[in-house]
Amino acid sequence: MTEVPEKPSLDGLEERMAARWEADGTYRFDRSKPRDEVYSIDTPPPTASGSLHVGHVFSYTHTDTIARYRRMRGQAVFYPIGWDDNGLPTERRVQNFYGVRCDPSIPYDASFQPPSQPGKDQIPISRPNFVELCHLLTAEDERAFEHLFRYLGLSIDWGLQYVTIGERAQRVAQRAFLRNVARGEAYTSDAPTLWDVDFRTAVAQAELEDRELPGAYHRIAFGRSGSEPVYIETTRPELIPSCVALVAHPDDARYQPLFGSEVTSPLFGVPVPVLAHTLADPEKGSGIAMICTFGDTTDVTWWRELELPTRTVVQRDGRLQESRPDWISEGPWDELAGRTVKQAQRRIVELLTESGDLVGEPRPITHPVKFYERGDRPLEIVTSRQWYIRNGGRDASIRAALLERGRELRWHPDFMRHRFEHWVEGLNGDWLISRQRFFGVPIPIWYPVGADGEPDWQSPIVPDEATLPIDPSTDVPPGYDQDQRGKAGGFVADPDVMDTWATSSLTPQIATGWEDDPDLFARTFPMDLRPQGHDIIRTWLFSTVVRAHLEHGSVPWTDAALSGWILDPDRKKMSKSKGNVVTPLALLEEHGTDAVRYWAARGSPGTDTAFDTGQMKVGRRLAIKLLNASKFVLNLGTTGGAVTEPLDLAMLTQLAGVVGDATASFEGYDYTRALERTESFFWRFCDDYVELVKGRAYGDDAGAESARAALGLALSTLQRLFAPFLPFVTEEVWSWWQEGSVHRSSWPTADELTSVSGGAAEPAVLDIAAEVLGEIRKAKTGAKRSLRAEVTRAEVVDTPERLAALARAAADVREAGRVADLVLTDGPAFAVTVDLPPE
RNA sequence: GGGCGCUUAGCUCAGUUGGCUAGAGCACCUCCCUUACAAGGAGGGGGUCGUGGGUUCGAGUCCCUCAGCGCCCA
Repeated sequence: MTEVPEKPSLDGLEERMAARWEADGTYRFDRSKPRDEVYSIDTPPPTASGSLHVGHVFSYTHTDTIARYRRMRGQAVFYPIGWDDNGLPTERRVQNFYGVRCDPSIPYDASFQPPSQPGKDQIPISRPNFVELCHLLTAEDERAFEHLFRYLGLSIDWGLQYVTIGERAQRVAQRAFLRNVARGEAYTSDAPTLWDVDFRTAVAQAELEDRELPGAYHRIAFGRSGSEPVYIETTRPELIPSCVALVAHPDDARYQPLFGSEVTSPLFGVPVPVLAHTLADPEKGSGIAMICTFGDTTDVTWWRELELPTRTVVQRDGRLQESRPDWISEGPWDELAGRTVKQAQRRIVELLTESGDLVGEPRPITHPVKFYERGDRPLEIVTSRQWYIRNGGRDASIRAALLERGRELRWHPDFMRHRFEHWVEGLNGDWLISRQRFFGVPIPIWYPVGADGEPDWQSPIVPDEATLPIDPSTDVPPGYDQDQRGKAGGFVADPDVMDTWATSSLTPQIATGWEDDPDLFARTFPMDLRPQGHDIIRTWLFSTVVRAHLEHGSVPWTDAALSGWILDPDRKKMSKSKGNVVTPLALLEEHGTDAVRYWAARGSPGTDTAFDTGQMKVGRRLAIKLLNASKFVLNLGTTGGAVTEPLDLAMLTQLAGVVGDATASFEGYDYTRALERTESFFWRFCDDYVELVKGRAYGDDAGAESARAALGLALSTLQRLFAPFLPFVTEEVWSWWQEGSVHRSSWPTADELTSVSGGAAEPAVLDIAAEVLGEIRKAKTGAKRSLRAEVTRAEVVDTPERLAALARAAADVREAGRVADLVLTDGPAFAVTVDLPPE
């Protein structure tokens, strides 16, 4: 059945093989296998509204090499894919793409059509219309993603797709949440919360980042009756109206006389106490600070521990409230009302200057300010009712248990476990999961409304699990009627959705059919591998561990493989904002998928890797070499005779060592090493072994048969060793002489290579023969002769042991080097003298 | 400020328990159309292994110091 093309080529392999794999179901999960024969992978669902970039190609290729290795080892590989379409990134993309914004107060318009081009002003549309557009656009994006991933040759089972906004994901997210509620692991609290004033939603600790911003210390006087004023320094003078106290360190002698006394705020004359607390830093500013509700997280701590009143002036839209606060009876409130925080600051500084309460010029500084990682303005702190899940942030026993789960995991590379441990140890609150947004999984909760018309937030009404997923804004709680919605004695829906991470923290449960498909779940959970980027250890990895721990009392998977970044040639992370991203599909088309995968696989686990088209060219050459080497071996014929020649046995023994090494490397998730060992053997195989046996293999005696049998064994082995890395070209060359897919063939073993030798092989035969051939080539090149030039006499000086090994391959060396007379002479050091005839 | 990682040839990187003159590929130079492959092959030049110290018979490898770069967290 050998059918070797006249002119082998890589062109068009991607489409041809992808179609074949799809038609043959090559990567379909065999769900008849028991758990211990299954390898299940918790594939990262890419953000559907984002764009795929080279980093995806890089890290998804890593996972795919592992998946292919496991499949060839005979495991049933459970390799699903999801699309993360739920959440804020999608909302933002829809807003920009169509030029709309969601206004929940507008009724649904069934005839609404989005404009073909976004207009100058965003069109307000109803929530259901908005959600429809989210579904529409993400479905489109997901098709493009699937095309790229198929072109990349990922051996995903495309029948196992899910979306995080899909019905099943919603059911899982709501069910897991309700069970957290039932066990007391989820709760509501009306508390100060970090708040993004543009997105108008609460955000969680894991989504924060510090940014260095310019600011200024303003030295401001607080009045004291009958004495000198007290001077505080603040970067936020606009919060003077919400000041509730001044605070200094208890040991600070400068302010000890003031503790317990009252001062009055400038401009507004509001009396506030002077208090002591150890968090006040005597070194900072004047050593005494004003506490506002709330300027930063320290204010929250002071407010809680010193039991201070709440005087909020900043609203959820980032503006100061219009009406004069009831604790302010005098002063220029109208000058500040309705202004943004920034505008208010500018105005109040003018007012303080006029009144003489601002001392000197503001002193410019640079300081870290907390931002939502996707946000554009500093976070404010507002008090609001939110849902939380206990994650160890305020509970030592949960924290200890989660640290223990982290230790159960095998991390690749191992040092990544520190990121997890430090994050858990640094948590300062529970996980805030409610978001005041539109495109997400609804919090499946209602609240009873009392006779006074006020909702009872402490007595949430939960749906029956069998009815999930539900939307409390349209579904009705058990025992109520639709017309009781919002009425006294009736009910109200929780208006919020869950944070994206609250759903994506359940990807193992979503993918493995938790509760919906107990049979599948039993065969695939806990999963084997979580591959992901190291930047989301604190979010995705950690939150997934939390959910599995709370629901199942186990880790969600046994191994976590963290991939690194792609760096541009300036060693900077490649990113869209820097304008240095490369379109992945164009890259695959230009260099060929196998070539790009080769480059990706050269990036070892967890290591940042430079974007390097040079490596892709190397990969392409490797693929072409494999085409040609396969063609050569197969055209000789592979009749499976006995391997008898010492040189052939030596080569097979060395290859057996490579197989052992590659296998051990893959077992340790070190695909890079497996590739490197295979590749370096392959080039030696082509350059030395094939050249040495070529002449003999053309014959028809036992020596020729030995060569052809060894070449066939080696070729089969090499094609399979390369298969996880170069799936397209290996499938092509495998198809020339084998039945079925190489990706369904068995991973090579050392035994299948060494069993032909009867244990009698001498690996040194190949080494010395190759060395001598190398010296002969060097002599010819040095003399500027063709490698085909005849050698009249070559003398090899070496130890008797090495010469004995060489003697076993002497005929092959003579033929490959075109040596008329090969002389072996005992001597202390290796040396080869080559006599060329005169030109 | 705390933590983690990196620093080996011009570039990208190997170098797994410390052990023979430190390796590969790319790039560069020279040569060779050789019937698998010129989208190839053969050969060559090029490195005081970031700094300083220590342990050892012996250190790219282990320990300490410092520096630079990157990331994470305050």
